[in-house]
Amino acid sequence: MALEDTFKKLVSHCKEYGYVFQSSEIYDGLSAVYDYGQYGAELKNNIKKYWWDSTVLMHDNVVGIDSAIFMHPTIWKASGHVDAFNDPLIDNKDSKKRYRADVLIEEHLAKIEEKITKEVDKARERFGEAFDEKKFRETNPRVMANQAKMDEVHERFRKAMNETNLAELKQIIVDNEIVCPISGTRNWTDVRQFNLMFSTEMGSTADGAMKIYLRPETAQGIFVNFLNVQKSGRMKVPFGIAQIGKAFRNEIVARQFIFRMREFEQMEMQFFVTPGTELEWFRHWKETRMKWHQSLGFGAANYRFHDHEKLAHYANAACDIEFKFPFGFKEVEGIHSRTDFDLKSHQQYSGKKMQYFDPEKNESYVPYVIETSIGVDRMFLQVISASYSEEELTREDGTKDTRVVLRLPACLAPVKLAVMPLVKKDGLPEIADKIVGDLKFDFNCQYDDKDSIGRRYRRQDAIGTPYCITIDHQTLGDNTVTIRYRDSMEQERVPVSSLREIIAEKVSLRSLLKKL
RNA sequence: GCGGGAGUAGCUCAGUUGGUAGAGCAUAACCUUGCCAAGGUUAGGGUCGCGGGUUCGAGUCCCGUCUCCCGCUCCA
Repeated sequence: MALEDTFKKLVSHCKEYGYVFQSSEIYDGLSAVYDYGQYGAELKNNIKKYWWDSTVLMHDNVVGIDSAIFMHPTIWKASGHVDAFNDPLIDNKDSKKRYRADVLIEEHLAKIEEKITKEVDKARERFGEAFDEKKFRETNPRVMANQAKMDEVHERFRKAMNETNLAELKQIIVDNEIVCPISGTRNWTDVRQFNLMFSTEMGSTADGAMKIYLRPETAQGIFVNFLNVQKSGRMKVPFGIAQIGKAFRNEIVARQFIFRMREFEQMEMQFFVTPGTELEWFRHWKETRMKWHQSLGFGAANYRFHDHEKLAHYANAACDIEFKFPFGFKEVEGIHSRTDFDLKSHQQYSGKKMQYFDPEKNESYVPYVIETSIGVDRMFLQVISASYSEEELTREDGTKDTRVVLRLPACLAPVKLAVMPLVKKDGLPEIADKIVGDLKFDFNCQYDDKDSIGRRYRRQDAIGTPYCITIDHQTLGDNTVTIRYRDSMEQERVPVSSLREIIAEKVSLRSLLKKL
């Protein structure tokens, strides 16, 4: 079956069985926003708990916080988001290609500069040792003309960018006859601004409202609390601060179901280290994080590292952990060596020292940071797409049969067990009721007595319930029930009294955490 | 945002040259009664994405709009 078909079926399955719904569906939906349903919410919570426990509980030197979505607007200037997330974009109507207007102009400027350099180089070759570059630049008419043009365009460009004057940016492109590299034409649309940060206003307008942004990443909430946590928690470098929370990005295109959403959730850790040791720690966290993913048992072949060659302005090393989704290998988690960029920048903008006094070195410094940042929703998609399977079975009479089963790791499954009487009489439902009443304090349980037992098993398979407890007539005599396993479909008979202990052992995170 | 495709019941889909909205599965109730879907009887559920137009009459034709899918583009 084609992978795209599998993906379509998966999306349908998520809707049909209460995992993921499109937001505001009865009003035609809202682009790239999704809601988690009754099972989706459970699965998502379980994923978050696994991450939190493995990150915070399992590491003495990592603590967790929960910072607000609203933050002081200057934070986004310090982080670089105000500049980097405000791209003026322009389309060429002939080639249908989209460009950043500022990049087009910068490239044009670079071309003029190249002309000048060529002219200068030629002259240098001609005059040899005696060549006076400064004088040449100041006297050669072609160089002077180009230089003047470049200065003029540069000045206009700088001004337009400062004022975010989009019409002027377009005019610069028109005046300089900048063409599309693909089509070679000058058939441009207007320049439009795509601000990737959502904004809102805080305070009433009468008092002079402040424009604030919905955070586009959770990391800054950790950086601005670096000193608070370090001091109040008596933390010693190296140490980490973890956080799970929502972030918002006004993506130009948001696609592929919950893979890229406008409102999404991140699980992040910023690990603060001594300058100079960051690349060592970068490698350490790369391995640790990969191990975490692979602990779920979806197969090592479905993961790979993707090292970044082009680095972001704050990083000196970066890599992604990619998972093989039905639509190809895509990023699930990013591990970045962010240097001291963020803390230093906040130090500069806030005027507060963001430094750590190292008692061993007897000196203060701005720590370097290794970031591990994973998308909860992408993790959810990883888990559910790795778990979804359509199996072909052969019945006893030799005919074919298929079943859809979510092979979720038991510790992540939304419903841990279903309890069902084999028949709806002879006191079996009452026993089942009693078992549910007892186990529901420990596990998410379901009771079901509708339809044949086989059909009930299939229903549980479809939502990924790992264990089904069946009460039959033998139970009346010896107080034993059967556990039916989702993956093998095999059954085992156990005493009712041992159920809690057996299930607890199977659905605990403990065994996964121990592997890390 | 551009180009292409699509939107009919919870899900998957049919619906002819415009003439009273359908199937399978799913759901609910009752009966049968059981260890791996598809036994019997019955029921609920759709103003055909939304808005407008043409027409005696629109799921079907035209325009607009929203949403989804694929490609381009972007992606800290």
